[in-house]
Amino acid sequence: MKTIRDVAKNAGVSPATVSRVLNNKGYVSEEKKKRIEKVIQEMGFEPNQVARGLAKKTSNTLALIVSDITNPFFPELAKGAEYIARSHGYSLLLGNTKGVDNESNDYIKILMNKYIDGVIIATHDIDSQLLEKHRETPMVILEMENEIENACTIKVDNIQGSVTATEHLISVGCKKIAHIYGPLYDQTAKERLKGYQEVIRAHDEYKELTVPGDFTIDGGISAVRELLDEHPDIDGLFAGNDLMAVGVIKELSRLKIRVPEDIAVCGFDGIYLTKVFSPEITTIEQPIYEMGELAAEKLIDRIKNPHLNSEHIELKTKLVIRQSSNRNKLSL
Amino acid sequence: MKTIRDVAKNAGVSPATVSRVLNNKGYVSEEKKKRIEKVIQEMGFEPNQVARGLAKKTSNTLALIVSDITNPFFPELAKGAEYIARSHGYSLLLGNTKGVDNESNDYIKILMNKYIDGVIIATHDIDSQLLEKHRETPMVILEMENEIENACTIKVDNIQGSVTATEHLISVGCKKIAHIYGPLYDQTAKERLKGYQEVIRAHDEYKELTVPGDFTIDGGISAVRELLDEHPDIDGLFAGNDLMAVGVIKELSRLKIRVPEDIAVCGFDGIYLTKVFSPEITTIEQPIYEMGELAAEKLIDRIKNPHLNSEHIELKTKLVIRQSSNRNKLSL
DNA sequence: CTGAAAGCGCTTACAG
DNA sequence: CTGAAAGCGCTTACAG
Repeated sequence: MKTIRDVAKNAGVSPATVSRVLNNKGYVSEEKKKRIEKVIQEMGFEPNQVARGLAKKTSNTLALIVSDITNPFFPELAKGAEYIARSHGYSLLLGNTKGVDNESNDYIKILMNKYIDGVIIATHDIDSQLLEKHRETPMVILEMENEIENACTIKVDNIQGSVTATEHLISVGCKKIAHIYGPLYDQTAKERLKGYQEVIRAHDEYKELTVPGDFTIDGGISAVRELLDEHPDIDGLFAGNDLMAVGVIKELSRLKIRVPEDIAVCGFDGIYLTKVFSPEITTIEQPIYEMGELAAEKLIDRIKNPHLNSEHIELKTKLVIRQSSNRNKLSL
Repeated sequence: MKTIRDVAKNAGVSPATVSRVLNNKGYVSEEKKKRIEKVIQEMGFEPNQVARGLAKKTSNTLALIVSDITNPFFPELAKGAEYIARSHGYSLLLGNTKGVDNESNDYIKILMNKYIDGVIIATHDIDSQLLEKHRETPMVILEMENEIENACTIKVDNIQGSVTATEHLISVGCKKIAHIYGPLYDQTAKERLKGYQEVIRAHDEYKELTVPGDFTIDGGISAVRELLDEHPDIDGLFAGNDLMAVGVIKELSRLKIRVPEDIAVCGFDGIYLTKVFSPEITTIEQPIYEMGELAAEKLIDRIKNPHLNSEHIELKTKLVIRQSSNRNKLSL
């Protein structure tokens, strides 16, 4: 490996001067600057990031902590974040918290010892005390309004999205609309439930029909069974997330209940699967890839300017109508 | 941050001695060792990985280069690799090559400058000259038999898998079996095509019916259209990968062609989607998660012992029969 | 504008 | 068995 000394020697200057042009910092005469840049070019010199890291307490790497990269929501997020990170000269470290025996506690410690410059947290199973403890680390937190100081929070307007979903089912002619909500310790689940309730309560002719789910496909399957036991006559179903919507539709198809003719279904999230599934699934789309990009951008802002205040960003969702609720030809 | 000096001071020894117990290397008297360990405990000292990295030319991090983490094959792989990496004290860096303007060239350079200890390559769009150039770096390469010296290669027996798939369709009563193959610069695509051909050629009553695809869902859709134009009477379809199988089934359902009654379909890969899709898709399952684990294990072996020879590992596939080919009740 | 020197926090021959 | 010293490759006051 070539070092900054080699460059200095070849250019007839000191390492300090080379460092100055590398970092574009401090004064260097135009002439030497040109010369040094030329030598760097010729030698194909690349500064050693580890040495630089040690000197600057920096690593030029970001971490993305997700609960489970296997959940289709996260790859898209990761892709957006990795893209931006790389464009700015950062690398992206990936961490899965799910199924980790050692507490995720260790996780952040590891990151600290590596001088990770900042972390994007996209999992709910993280101890907020822990986050509190690492308040000096630049962070952006996804889908979780948190009271962490100094952090940036990015989420979607779940209530609005869920209002839109419910109203959509009404507009499509559904008379008995049920909702499968996610685990209530999850803030998004709570908000989505709330949006559904708001709409239903605003309409006298509709009744609240809710049943709990766990945000998984299997959870969707059991929830819809439970629902049909009690209310075999529902004709609209708003699932708290897309994964459950998939489970719902699978189970309905097994039961020979037609979607959307007998029951119209709408999910939430806008994961890839909804586009791909058959029937294609109506959903409230979050800008997942963009959230990944935005998270990385905001994180990098915070790294460059550590004194930024807390910031809470709320993004818009978008109703995407697909086959699973497309009853246009049926509604009166 | 506490440093090794602080520990040394508190334990009344030199930093060198602390380092020896930290690395479990060189002689340290039992008594001092105990004492030092106690102090480390009490102080909650954790060695700074960057400083260690600089001294040892090591980073305790692995990189996983995929073409597109959004392709459902990769998250599963990544999860397995990350799990093993972490268990051994390594972190996992993620890189997507797809849609990268700067050549993936840069990618490896970056890794080198960070003292990345080893890399798992799970993409085909990587320059083999480039790999050649970095022959000193421990590498494991997935799904691509490569002539890189010193590397470990992990793949699946595609030919055998594809023989199994084709024979399965025969056993289920199909008389006209077509195959959609992937892009032939991709070794897996070539091998899978070959397996299909072997079986068909061994049976006089069957005819080879193939059409090219591109390993994407949309590719599956167009391929099946093309196929049906020319051969409307096919009753079995082996898609070169699961993503194309999904496209095929979507399109067939749109055309009101029943799966498996009219056409039985089998994919290849065993991605999560096949279990989730409706109808569930018969596939030749690769042990994806395990391949991720194995890749990380082998890589770590190579890091610890840089003089290991090339190694080519071939894993078995498994036929998983699901609804899309389940004609048991129909076959004579 | 530029260089010598000290420092980032650890590791590792080397001498004892 | 142990410590002082040099080194990993860069950065950054400091003095000039």
